[in-house]
Amino acid sequence: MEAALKAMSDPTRREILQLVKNEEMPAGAIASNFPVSRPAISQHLAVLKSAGLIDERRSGVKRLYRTRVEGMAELKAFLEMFWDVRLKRLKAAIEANIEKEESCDDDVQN
Amino acid sequence: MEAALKAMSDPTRREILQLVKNEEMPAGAIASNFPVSRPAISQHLAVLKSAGLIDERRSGVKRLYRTRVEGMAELKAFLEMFWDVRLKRLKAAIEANIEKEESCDDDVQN
DNA sequence: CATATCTGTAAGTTTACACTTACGTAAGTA
DNA sequence: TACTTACGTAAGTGTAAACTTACAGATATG
Repeated sequence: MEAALKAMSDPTRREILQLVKNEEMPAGAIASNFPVSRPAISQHLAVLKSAGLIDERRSGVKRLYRTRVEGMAELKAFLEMFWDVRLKRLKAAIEANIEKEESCDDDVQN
Repeated sequence: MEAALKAMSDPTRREILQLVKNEEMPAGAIASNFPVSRPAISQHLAVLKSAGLIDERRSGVKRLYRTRVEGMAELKAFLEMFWDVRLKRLKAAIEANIEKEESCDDDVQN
């Protein structure tokens, strides 16, 4: 996850991920969408690949890249953990309120 | 999202987020959980706060911190976008298969 | 008021990273 | 074989970031 997070923390790399999320694309075509040099994009692709965020496939002299969702799974799970905490708190708060209402029937405020 | 991602890309900061996800905690107590110096943690807390990932509340001489889930919402949405793409592809593949089966009833391979 | 506690801020250092230009390499083509 | 195409890799540079120690500020306490 460390690697995926660091890879995604760069805006150019996030744009690359979005660019090749639907269709695979050769490195040169990817680079033509950005203001930086082609080697810079090549380096970004290497970072994304080693983080498991893209797949590389060779076709003749070209190298085709495509986003790899599985590389984001761990990060997604990490994030969802925090929402779980929130849900549990909400549940506990509701249950506490029910108990309050069972014991005495005042308190209709939000 | 840029700030949230950069903030979360540091392992110490991710641990802080997990540490205070359930309960608020004073800066010193947070720092005592890590091998680095207290000022280092103070700096990490500042990064997390400016990224919107924690809330700060002052109580006397102490400052209490707690994880703020809303700061992760944009990143979560960004990630989910990629799964949406996948679902759409799956849906398209299934529909294409149905059409194929309608026209001719061979091809039962996966 | 003097002092201890809890914490952020300043200054300086080392390491990591994004970028550039120049070069190397493997697959097609005349 | 010589040349072009489509790349990655090496080397060097400037900037950002994470850490340290030293110091400053605000709140409680005697």
